[in-house]
Amino acid sequence: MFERISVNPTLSDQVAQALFARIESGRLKPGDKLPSEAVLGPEFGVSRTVLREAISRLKQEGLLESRQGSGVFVSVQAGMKPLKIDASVSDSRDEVLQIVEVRRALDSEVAALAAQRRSDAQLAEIERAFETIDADVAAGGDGVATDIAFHRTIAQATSNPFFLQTVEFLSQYVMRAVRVTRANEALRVEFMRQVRDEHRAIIEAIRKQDAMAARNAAATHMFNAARRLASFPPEPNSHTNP
Amino acid sequence: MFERISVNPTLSDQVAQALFARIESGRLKPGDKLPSEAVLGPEFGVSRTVLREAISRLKQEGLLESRQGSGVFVSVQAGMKPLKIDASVSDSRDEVLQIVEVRRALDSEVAALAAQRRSDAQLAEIERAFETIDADVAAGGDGVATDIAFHRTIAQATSNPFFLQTVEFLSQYVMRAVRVTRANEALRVEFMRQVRDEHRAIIEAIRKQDAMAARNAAATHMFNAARRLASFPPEPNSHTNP
DNA sequence: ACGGCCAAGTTGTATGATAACCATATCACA
DNA sequence: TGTGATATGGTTATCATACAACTTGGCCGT
Repeated sequence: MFERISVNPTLSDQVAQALFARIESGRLKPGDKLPSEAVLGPEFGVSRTVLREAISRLKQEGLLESRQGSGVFVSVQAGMKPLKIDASVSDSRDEVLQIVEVRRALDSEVAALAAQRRSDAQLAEIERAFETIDADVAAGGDGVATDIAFHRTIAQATSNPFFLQTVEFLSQYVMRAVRVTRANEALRVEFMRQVRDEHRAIIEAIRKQDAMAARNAAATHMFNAARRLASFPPEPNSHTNP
Repeated sequence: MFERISVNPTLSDQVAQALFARIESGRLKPGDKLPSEAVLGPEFGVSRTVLREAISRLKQEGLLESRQGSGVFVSVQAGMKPLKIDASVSDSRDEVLQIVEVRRALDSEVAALAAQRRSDAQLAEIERAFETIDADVAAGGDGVATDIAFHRTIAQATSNPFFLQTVEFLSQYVMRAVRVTRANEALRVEFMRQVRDEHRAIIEAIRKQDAMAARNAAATHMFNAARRLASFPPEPNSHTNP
């Protein structure tokens, strides 16, 4: 059984990587103009098609921007790299637990700030999202999507959009793992009861605008979430069957 | 003075957006095979060149993957969207402060965990990075790069790579703003002295493996960082001159 | 000196052709 | 009948060429 994963690196891939290296190494600085396609093509020994696909990818990444009739330029704000985590972490129990640890740090502060800053309307939204989870679970759903929506309403109450974005980003990788635990019908009911109680504690603290209590409740929630995830046997390396 | 920024959306852009919409809306689910280029081209009314560039971009985003001879498929793990924040936030004082707020949540926990988990070697690395900042500043540098390196060593001591990645990602957007504040030579010396004291408090707590003290020191550091940034006059909307 | 215009260069798009590759159906042979 | 090799059509990857749209800078005429 070989690691026959690395497929054909296409020519476009190679050229894109080469151009990326030129930017990374500083040979091409922000604002610089790339050589024209007519020059770059022969230089790499590829056709214009391949070259343009490579440039297209780097444009998508925000590293390059092209102006018709003028040329292709290295983006002035090149270097603002997006945060991307390999999706395979969802398959590793340990890595998911590490992400939950990050979320614990964030959600604790989020809950505390939400308690301080929430408006009455935001509190009402949080409570509504809380009840939506119940409805979802009562209807036989796993409550994952509604759970995320619940946490989103709390993050929105901080009035800091970056908390929302970061928490939602990290949630992606936990979601699948949580879905697996809740697929176990025997534990699902008991787990959802625990989650419900923990959510209620967070809401109560936010309602009373008790930042300290909200922080503790959120930290406890994440701590228990990790415990619930860890109660499942580890899967050292998955990808057992297609 | 017009907002003559929104340039020509190229055909590739439009097609990519259209395909993206099909995936987002669920019309194309993970694992599905896209219609062949020969079909999709006429459907959008574009040439194969344009279509392939659009697909190339979505491949770069991880939404599609193509297998030569077989077809183009929606990535099984499509939906794992990377976290990207518009670089223009670096120009807005308020948004930078919001990012610092997120970093306060993260760095507090990072410092606490580092205090608990650090090895002696990691402590030594942290102290070395601390001294490197001094050397940088003494040499006339603004200490921004070395400052980030310092915080990186602390994040590494948590043994949780996702703390490191997330903190470094957010640091990007604060870096430029900090550079501006430290460009003010009059305040630079005083600010760097404050920063140095705050860093020393964090190190001391990590050295003593006092998680609570480390958390507080890091939170204070971020709180003061926000104060220092806020001491500069707000720039409601920049982009005044090119 | 100045303003409009043209021409060369560059990116955007279209088209056709060929190579490499995959999946399936077909067929020959045991 | 079963099985394996093979033909075949479909698909993506790459190349080559041509034209359209646009920018830039210089040239020219006034």
